Amino acid sequence: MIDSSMSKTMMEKIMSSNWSENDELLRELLVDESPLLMLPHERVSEVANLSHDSSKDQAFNRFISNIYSGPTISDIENALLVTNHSNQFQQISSTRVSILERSLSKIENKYTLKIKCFGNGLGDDGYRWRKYGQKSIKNSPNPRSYYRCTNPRCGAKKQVERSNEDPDTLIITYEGLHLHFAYPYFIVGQSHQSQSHPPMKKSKATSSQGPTQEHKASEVHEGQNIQEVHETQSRTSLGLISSVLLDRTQDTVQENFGSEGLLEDMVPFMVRNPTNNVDGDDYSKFSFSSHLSPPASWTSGFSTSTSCYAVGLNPSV
DNA sequence: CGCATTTGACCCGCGC
DNA sequence: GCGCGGGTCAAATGCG
Repeated sequence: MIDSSMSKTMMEKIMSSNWSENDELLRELLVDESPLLMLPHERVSEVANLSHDSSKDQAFNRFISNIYSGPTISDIENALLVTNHSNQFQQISSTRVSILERSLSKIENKYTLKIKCFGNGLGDDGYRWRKYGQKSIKNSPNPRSYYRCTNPRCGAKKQVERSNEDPDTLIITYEGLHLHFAYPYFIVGQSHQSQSHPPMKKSKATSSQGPTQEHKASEVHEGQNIQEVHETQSRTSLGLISSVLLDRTQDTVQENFGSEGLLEDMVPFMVRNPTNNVDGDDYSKFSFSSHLSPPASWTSGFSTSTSCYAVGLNPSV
């Protein structure tokens, strides 16, 4: 509600404002504690390096339009199928990826990640979330945890629960305007190579580990170094994003097996096991679905699929 | 001490 | 109108 109105407002502002405002808003979107983005060079240059205002506006509007229209199924599929970024990703190639359904709500987009986590595998998408609630689910011994993006400007939320039928399956639903849902437009399977990098990571990676309790088992934890990047970037112009942010992102790529924050990287994050959990018996497989209908499966002993929705990504607005 | 998490209360929509 | 269940709030608690 707040999410949808906020994002809607932002989109309207973006779409109707002039270039400098666009620049500002996009910069905020990109920088303000948002997941690190790996902007393809051509896209960045398309947006940032055009000399004529009209061209800028055109490129920018196309850019923003893509962002706010949300990922298409093919985007999701492509993102999920990216497996060649690094060694860690190679193990992902053995996972099975499937799109269970392909429909997008007119009002809300819903994205669900289902992760088969054997052993103590946890879903870790590399983002920073704050838990704001937990509820026990009817007909299920497993509680559902509610998380919100720590960025106050970001409307993204997610829910994490363990499948009722299969305790090895984590069901993670993403909701809200977040660059989570823009990544397909920022990245095209491009892995930036970088060598050594400053140890800028101040990870809080173990915030909710140790599934000794029932609800703990369904939690994910995230640790990353957004903060410093955020601070570094907060005063940059759009043009600088392409250079500085990309550089920073490259560092993070190395540290976290991917560009961290982009779907195609996030999914492997979700699938990969924590570092203390990398023996051969632990592996994961996952599926991703988007649903049209409200999450009815949540309310009545859901079986296999749940829904996640992206409030505020209403393409029809 | 500051921040994140926990957890019961509260709100709201929906079905009967 | 009422009860139920999902989602959110916020004070209490825990932890680094």
